[in-house]
Amino acid sequence: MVIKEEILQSVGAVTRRYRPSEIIFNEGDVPNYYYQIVIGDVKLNNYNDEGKEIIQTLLEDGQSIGESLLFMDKPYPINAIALTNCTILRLPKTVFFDLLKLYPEICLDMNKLLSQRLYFKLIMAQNLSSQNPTAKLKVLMDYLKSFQKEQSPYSFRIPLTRQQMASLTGLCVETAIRTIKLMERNKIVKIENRKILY
DNA sequence: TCATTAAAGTTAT
DNA sequence: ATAACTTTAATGA
Repeated sequence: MVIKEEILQSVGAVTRRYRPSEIIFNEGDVPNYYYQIVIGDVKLNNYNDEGKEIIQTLLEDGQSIGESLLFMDKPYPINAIALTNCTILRLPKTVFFDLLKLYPEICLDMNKLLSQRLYFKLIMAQNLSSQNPTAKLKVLMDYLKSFQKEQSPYSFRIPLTRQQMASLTGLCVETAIRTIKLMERNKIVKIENRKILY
């Protein structure tokens, strides 16, 4: 969790609920709030030239949404959409900055978070250009698995649909599916009733 | 080699 | 029931 919920609530953060596929903010909106997920999954996406969805990031419980834009004077370059039922805390930008000034620790945590976002982007950028599908999917899965305690083979059930994996790596679903099958044959992953174990 | 299209089966809501 | 996801196959860049 980025900022303790009690702190957010004590300075007036408002709890909002979202249904699956409900929009939290849109590309082009002006960032006026700090958002933090209490419960639920959120995706940040946009759409390329003609229609294909590109998922930029998937976020879950405790993470903040689009926080990097609060530090700049630019509209959001992405949409934020709830994937599940979400409970989200929302705090006006000005109060968010007051918090940063008041608590050095929150400031530090925010730096850590931004660094982590940047790291993910660096890894994925390298991934998007060049590389074969197997390598792309492997980089994604390695990243996801890196947060797990258990590191033994096939211990990690990928919490994404093939659709989402494709949208994160710039592949089409069919290629993602074929590649995952290939990886199964090569003992890189196991598949148990459609779930990918890595 | 991978994307695209189409068609059909499966799962989730 | 309907939408979303998964899978296979054919075709084209």
